Amino acid sequence: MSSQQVRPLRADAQQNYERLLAVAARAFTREGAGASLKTIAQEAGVGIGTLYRRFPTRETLVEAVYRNEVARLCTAAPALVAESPPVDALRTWMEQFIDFMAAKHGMADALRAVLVSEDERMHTRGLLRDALATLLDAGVADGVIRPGLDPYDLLMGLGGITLIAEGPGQRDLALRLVDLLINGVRL
Amino acid sequence: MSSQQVRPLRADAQQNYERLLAVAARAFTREGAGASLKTIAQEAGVGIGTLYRRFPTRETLVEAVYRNEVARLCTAAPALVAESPPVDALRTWMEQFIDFMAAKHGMADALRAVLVSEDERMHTRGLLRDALATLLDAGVADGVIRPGLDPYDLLMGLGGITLIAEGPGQRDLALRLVDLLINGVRL
DNA sequence: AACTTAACCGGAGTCGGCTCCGGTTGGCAA
DNA sequence: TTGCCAACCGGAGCCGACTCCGGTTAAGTT
Repeated sequence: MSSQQVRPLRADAQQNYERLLAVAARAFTREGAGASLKTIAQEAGVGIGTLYRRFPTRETLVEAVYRNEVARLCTAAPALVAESPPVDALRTWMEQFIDFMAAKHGMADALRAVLVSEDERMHTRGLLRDALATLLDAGVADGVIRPGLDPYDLLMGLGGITLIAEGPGQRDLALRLVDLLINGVRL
Repeated sequence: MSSQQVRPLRADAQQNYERLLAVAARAFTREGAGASLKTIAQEAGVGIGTLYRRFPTRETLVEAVYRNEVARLCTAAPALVAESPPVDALRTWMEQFIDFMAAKHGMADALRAVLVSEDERMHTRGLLRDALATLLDAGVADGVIRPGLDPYDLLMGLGGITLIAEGPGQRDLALRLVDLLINGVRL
């Protein structure tokens, strides 16, 4: 139905795209997700217009930079289920998620965009949802987690925790809130 | 201990302060909490510098504008406890909080600032915490809520829900998350 | 090789946030 | 009344976000 024209990028455009991602990754690591986009564009040797054409918002750029790392976290979910009791696996996964988000200083706004966006190009949200679905299903199968829950709700709950407790000294708070959340989904 | 010098404002400063608040209230209602501060300053007949001296960040201005309304919400907590079972009272209060936040479009950033800020001038956070403490205590007394919970945690949890689900079509999501949260604090 | 054009490029320009500091003044003391 | 100064005022100026469009070019066509 929708126009999924993916016509490969022109060679020069492809290079610019990759250079932007590489430079942005360095910049975000160095100065947090609030780094100046103009500077990133300059360092990548392109105009600011080119950056914005490729990444309409700061959040799309952040998402692109960290897409791989988030994907790795998500694909790790089945292994967790295999080696731990469901509730432990869920808690461990959520803890990793929180630590990941905290490590990328200032990433909260990007997360909000990814989670709230209607835009399905934000493929990352689907991955996260699926990871949580896996963890939930294991718990339901073991009869320790309330059935009928929408993994999307849980993802949003976790997102909320991350948004409110992303600061440096708030890891403990975040973990307490995760406990509350997990308690809420238990049977 | 701390320098609580509250020396009354000079007469002209006082007037400017009040005019800023009044104009900001109108502007926020009209265009959401993202309204141009420069415009607000102009409409209030002061320079942008004056606005910033009084309200160092956009969030402090938003907080000041809505302080009274939040306070009203908080003082309503005891009445809720008196007329409903504790868990219902808690749910009702949280629902009102969410509706209030949703009504003020774009208020989420201000909320985050109020909740996370170290700054105790953000008196509002204390009010919210106390309201939740009242609601929690009632539940603990009735033996339906887990004792030993820090109301601050619950406030942050609610704040997280508000941040992630502040959008227009997300009231249902927010309420489901509140249910999850309440479930987590139940015995 | 020459031509065509869709796709791409880049930066000038506009806008809002925020700072900084030289000029102004309310209110008190003498 | 007069003088003084702490407090206050305001906007010029800087910075970054984001838009817009005239010029450029890769890559397919003949």
